[in-house]
Order: sequence, then C-alpha cells, then structure tokens
Amino acid sequence: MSIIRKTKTVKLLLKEFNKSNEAISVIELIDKFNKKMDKTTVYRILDRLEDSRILHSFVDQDGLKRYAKGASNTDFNNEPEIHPHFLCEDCGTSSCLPVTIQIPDIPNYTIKSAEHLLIGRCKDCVS
Amino acid sequence: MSIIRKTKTVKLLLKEFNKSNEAISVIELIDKFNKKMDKTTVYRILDRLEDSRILHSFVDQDGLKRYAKGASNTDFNNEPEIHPHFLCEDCGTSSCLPVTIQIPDIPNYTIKSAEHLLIGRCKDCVS
DNA sequence: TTTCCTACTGCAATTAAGTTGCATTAAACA
DNA sequence: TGTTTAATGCAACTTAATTGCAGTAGGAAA
Repeated sequence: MSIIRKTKTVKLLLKEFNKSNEAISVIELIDKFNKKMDKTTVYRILDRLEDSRILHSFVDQDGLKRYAKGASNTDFNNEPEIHPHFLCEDCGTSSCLPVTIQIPDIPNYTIKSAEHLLIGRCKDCVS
Repeated sequence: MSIIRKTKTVKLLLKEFNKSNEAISVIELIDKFNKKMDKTTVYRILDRLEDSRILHSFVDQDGLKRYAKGASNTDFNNEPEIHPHFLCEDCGTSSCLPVTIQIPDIPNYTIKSAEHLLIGRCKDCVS
C-alpha cells in the first residue's frame, strides 16, 4: 500500500467523490479535470486511492472503469458485504446499491469475489 | 436481426464454441484464428452471432469482451433466466454457471438486465 | 524556516482493444 | 450458371489505458 500525499490534485478528486455516492468513470474525471491535471495523473491517483481502500472500482458494460467511494467488500457501515452496482440506461449515472446479493453455493467452485452490475432506470428516470 | 451466411469463418467459430460451454474472449479467438481470418472478421461474426442470439457476451474484470453459447437471458433449457459468469483467477477460463441469482427488490429502481461476474477457483483448480 | 528526500506530476510516446471505409470475394437462391 | 448482396481482408483510425523520464512539490526532519 503506497503512501498517499495530499496533493492539490488528490484533494480535487477526493472532493469530487465526496459530493455523492455515484460511481464515476475515469473518462468523466479526465474530461472534468482536463484543465486541472493530466489524464495520467487521474489514472495514477485513482490507482493509489483504490490501493488505500478509499475508493473501489469496477468495469461497466461498456468496458469503462468506474470508481466509487469506499472499499469494494464493505458496505456503508464498513461491514463486509458485496454490493451491486447500478447503471441507469437513461441518464448514464451509476451508483452503489445498498443491498446484498446472495450467491448460491456452487459445488466444486470457490468464489472469492463478485461483481454485480444491474442495468435499468434510476429513481430520477423512472416515469 | 441480420441474415447469417454459413461461411467458412462462421463455421470455424461456431465449431470452437461447440467444443465446450466456456466463455471465450475476443482476443483469444483473434489469436487462435489469426492464420484463418482477420480480426475484423472475428469481431463482425461475433456481433452477428450475438444478434442472432446464438451467442451472448459480457465484459470481464479486465474490460475484455467474452462470448459464450446461447442467449443471455436464457438458461441451458431455454427458460428465461439470468445466469452468472465465472472467471477462474488461476487458469483464466471462464464459463456460464447454471444457477440463478436472486436480485432483491430495490425501491424506485427498475432493473432491466443484470450481469453477474464471480471470481475464484474453478473445479479443476481447487486443490 | 530551510533543507532534503522521494512521492508525485506532466508530457510525449506507446500499447492494446475495438471500429470504420472500401474494394473484392463468395454464399446462396432463382 | 449467373446475379445479388452478405461477408471478408486490409489499412487506417479511434479510444482507453500504460510507460519512461525529467522536473516539481509534499512533508518530515534538522
């Protein structure tokens, strides 16, 4: 686990993630901060923040990497848990869902981690 | 849904998928058939086979597209179902798992589809 | 406060997955 | 067997992500 310096760029990214619980794609972040920092810096900071378990990541249906607050195997109360990620096909926003998905026992397989991606309409887009 | 001609290249790919129930990455296929067909052809055939619901696809943890036999929302008996995909971190093989994952009701969200990726050790790699 | 170490950054170049345009080829049906 | 047009190969391109390296700036220690 690498040491994290509180540089200007790190602070900017952390501020962005603290705005909401949304899962933000790297591309969005690069675009949003293109005046403030290089894309390489964005990639590297996200890497470090994930190493430090401040953020967690997953790959969405489009193959894009997305990051959100918190460790991947922990819920909002820091209890061990695997939570699903939601992607709204209408507005494109993504977020961590505060529910637990039950994985059935599969004989002869050992499951170490899981990634659940749910696609549909979010609360703002359901009409 | 486009018409599918039984060309040599289509037959080669279909034969590969009929060997097993494994989910094969596009990259593996391009590599395996690099003497037999162009990578563009591989991409386009897979596209067509998915359109025709002969194959289904998903994106794995590495952001790589993988294809496997059958339609995505159908089980091995053609019953509607959402099945998880498994990826062995030891041997790298991937497959569709014949189990159903229950998605809990999430208030205010409409879930249209889901992708479940389980990572661990397959039956051949569990020691 | 100043010094010093090294984590961090920016830039340019590169890799790798996937896409597009277009001229040519070959299924498949009359 | 000829005709239509789906399918292919090739080259060029796009886009996400990575790497190397010289220069910069956190922050601990003096």
